[in-house]
Amino acid sequence: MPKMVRRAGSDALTRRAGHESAADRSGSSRDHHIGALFEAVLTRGPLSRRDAARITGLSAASVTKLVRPMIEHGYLVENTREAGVPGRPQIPLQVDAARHYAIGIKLMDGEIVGVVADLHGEVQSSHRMRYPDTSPTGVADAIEAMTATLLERSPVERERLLGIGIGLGGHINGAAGVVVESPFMDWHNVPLQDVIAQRMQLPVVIENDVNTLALAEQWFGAGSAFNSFALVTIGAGVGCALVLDGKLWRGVSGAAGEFGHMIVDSNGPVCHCGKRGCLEAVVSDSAIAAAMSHSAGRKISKVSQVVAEAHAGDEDAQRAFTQAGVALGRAIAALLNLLNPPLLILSGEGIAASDLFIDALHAELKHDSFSSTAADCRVIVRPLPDEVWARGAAATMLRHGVMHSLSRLTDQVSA
Amino acid sequence: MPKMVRRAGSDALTRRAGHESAADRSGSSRDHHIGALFEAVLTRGPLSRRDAARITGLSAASVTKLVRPMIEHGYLVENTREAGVPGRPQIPLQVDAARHYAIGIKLMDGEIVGVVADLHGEVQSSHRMRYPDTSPTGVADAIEAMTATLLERSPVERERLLGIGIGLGGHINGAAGVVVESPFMDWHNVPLQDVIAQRMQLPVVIENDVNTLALAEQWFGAGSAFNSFALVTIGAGVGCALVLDGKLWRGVSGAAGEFGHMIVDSNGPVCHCGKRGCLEAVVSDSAIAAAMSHSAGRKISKVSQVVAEAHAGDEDAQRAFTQAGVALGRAIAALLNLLNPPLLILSGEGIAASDLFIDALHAELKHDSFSSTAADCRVIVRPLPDEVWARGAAATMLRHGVMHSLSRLTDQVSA
DNA sequence: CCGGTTATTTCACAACGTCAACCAATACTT
DNA sequence: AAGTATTGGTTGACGTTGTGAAATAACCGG
Repeated sequence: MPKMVRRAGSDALTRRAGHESAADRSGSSRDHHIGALFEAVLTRGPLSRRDAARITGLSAASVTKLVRPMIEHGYLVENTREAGVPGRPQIPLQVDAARHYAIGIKLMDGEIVGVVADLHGEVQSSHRMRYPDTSPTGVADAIEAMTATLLERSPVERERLLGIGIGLGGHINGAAGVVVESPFMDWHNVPLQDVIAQRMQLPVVIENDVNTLALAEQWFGAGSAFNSFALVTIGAGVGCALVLDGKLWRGVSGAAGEFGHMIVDSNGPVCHCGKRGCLEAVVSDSAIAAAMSHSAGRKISKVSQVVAEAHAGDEDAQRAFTQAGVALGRAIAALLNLLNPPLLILSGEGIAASDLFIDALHAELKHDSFSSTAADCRVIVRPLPDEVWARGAAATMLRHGVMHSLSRLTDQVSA
Repeated sequence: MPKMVRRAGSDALTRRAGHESAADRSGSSRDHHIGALFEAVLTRGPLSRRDAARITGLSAASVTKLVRPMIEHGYLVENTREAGVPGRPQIPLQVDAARHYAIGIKLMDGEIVGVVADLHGEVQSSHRMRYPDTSPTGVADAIEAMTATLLERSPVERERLLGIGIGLGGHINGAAGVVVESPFMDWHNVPLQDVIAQRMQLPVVIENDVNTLALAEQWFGAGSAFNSFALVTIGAGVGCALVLDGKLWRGVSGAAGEFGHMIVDSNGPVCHCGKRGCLEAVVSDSAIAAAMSHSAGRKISKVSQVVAEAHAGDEDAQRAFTQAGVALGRAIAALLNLLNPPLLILSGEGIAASDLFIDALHAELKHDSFSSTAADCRVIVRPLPDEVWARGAAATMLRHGVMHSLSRLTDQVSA
């Protein structure tokens, strides 16, 4: 009997937990290089083949070979060459922005914002609408109407439409296409990706809204110059996304980036999550309004009013923001100390009033940071126009779709 | 004039900040495969070629080809085959543990611990000594003496000695070999790696001590089954290391993993760093002793005494530990919420008394965690025998050395 | 038009992993 | 004892992919 034991585990060889072993790495190294090349041309402006080679580390010969099919398939276009120095002039390569579009949708409580964006992240049209029914089918209805309106306003051939990207708050498992937990919608394990894809007959990707912002930032924003960065958003809530080593970090179950419920003040106000002194309970819009209501002794319900009074010189209002800045600085210091990223992007609706708390934030950040973590991290404040959330969702779809179709490129095309 | 502008940036093409572009990726994909193969055989016990192929995702043919030079150079050995089922029996492959050794040294305030470890992480000999002079040359003297003693007690041919790994607390830039900040030693930007390498005429790697533990855990411990994990140590201080996607995460400047000074209680005790309510000011050995001193109203200077009294039923002592458990749970919840890792390893000297606080820790962890982050994370408590720190340092050197020499393997050897 | 200079392309080649066929070593069957 | 089934390991031709060196292209300045 013991004889039979020996090979017991042989057929149950499990891959490392959470690891895509080399076997399921569908793309060979070529796909990786094509992707890198595309990203280089996209994010670093028009680029000659030679410069693209320098950036990606490939040889010039390889770049020539890889670029050919990308041009034939219309992903890249050659710009007109422009001389001016001795030697053969470079041929600037550019991404053909009009080649692919995606719809991006930001899902909120009773409202959705949608955009059509091209491959440069430029918004072609945008629309905003309310919807009554927050059930999955209600959302599907809304998305269908939204899509129709968007495509009407900015006609895009179906062929050029890569799909729909959807961003929403909560715990989203983007890889599985499932909304694991959505507090606003009160959803649990809703396979939203399939629901919408079936209805719209288009590719769909879903992702946590802050993650979509991070992906957009990586392709079209400040993140393109850095390999890793953290993104923190402030507004109705507090969000965080991490790009580590060029990849969006999702964690085992896609829940990474939860930042708003870090406890920053153990006897602070009670948070809606039930705990006391969460970051979100101190710095969110409603928290700031509540803080001022409390100290000023009168009811104030909107942040905008606090902002106005702070700018007008009201000390209670200013203090409300300062306290929020300190709390935020403390939490961000914890983040920087833990991960030591080279870049932090501050965004979200709440950042519009950054002048009221950024000094307090920086002071606290400096005070709480260990060694050089704060000094080594560049901090960028990025105002967030309203539709940018939706653009982020579009970017997510664009990346997914383009990378997918690029990897299916062959060069035996010129027939 | 505008004509000249065009190529301005061409020669100053900078690679992405903090990014090793494909160009300086010295190893081709083959090196990567060899490394993966070696790791698979090392961490997953004796393995047949076929099973190794399944784990790494390579074809059986490739494994045969890659394994050959590894055997010829003595990195792997074939075990005696053992039958029992129909079919040709597997030939178990094993890492030849006796092929390579490394010295590992854990540097503390006035004391160093050193070990000799083989490729399986088995400690061959260990030694502990005090040293008076904490200047770099003083440390070099101590390391020289330590090395002599260790090699005397466990004779290892110079050929088989890969080098010396050194672990110490503080902000260490392992890639550069520089101690950026060491509070205990009061060092700033000391190029310790070079200093010791010159003196000992051996390869030397230095790394933050918690990071060395993480690397050891990844090769020889629980981390081998996971692709990502967090390691938290408790003892004289609180440390943290992160392995993300198979790689030790160091951050831009090597300072990542600072965890002890996260503020968990804004009106907690003052920390030695000057802030109030740092995690370390609540859960470190001295903090626990201080907490009990305070509540019991008598001077207690050693944790061991608090442990004894807690076990004897003293409520003050028990409360001191419970409070520490809550604080730790809160901080770890922040960590899990942010990164959502599949595994957390709790270690450090302080973990010996884990029975006194682990329940409080888990309760707080569950309470503070968002969505499924705590449920999705396996928590392992790992007692830390004293020399394990030094073993970690040895592991760091082993990994570095072996991976380096493996990548230089060719298969045209059988001459 | 002639070098001089730099960008791009061509092409033979080398490195590497894989497929499919083949060989090896065992258990089981008759 | 010989044959069959079964599984592991090896071999060699082959396709893919990236590269170096040489060739070619496209501009300058004279």
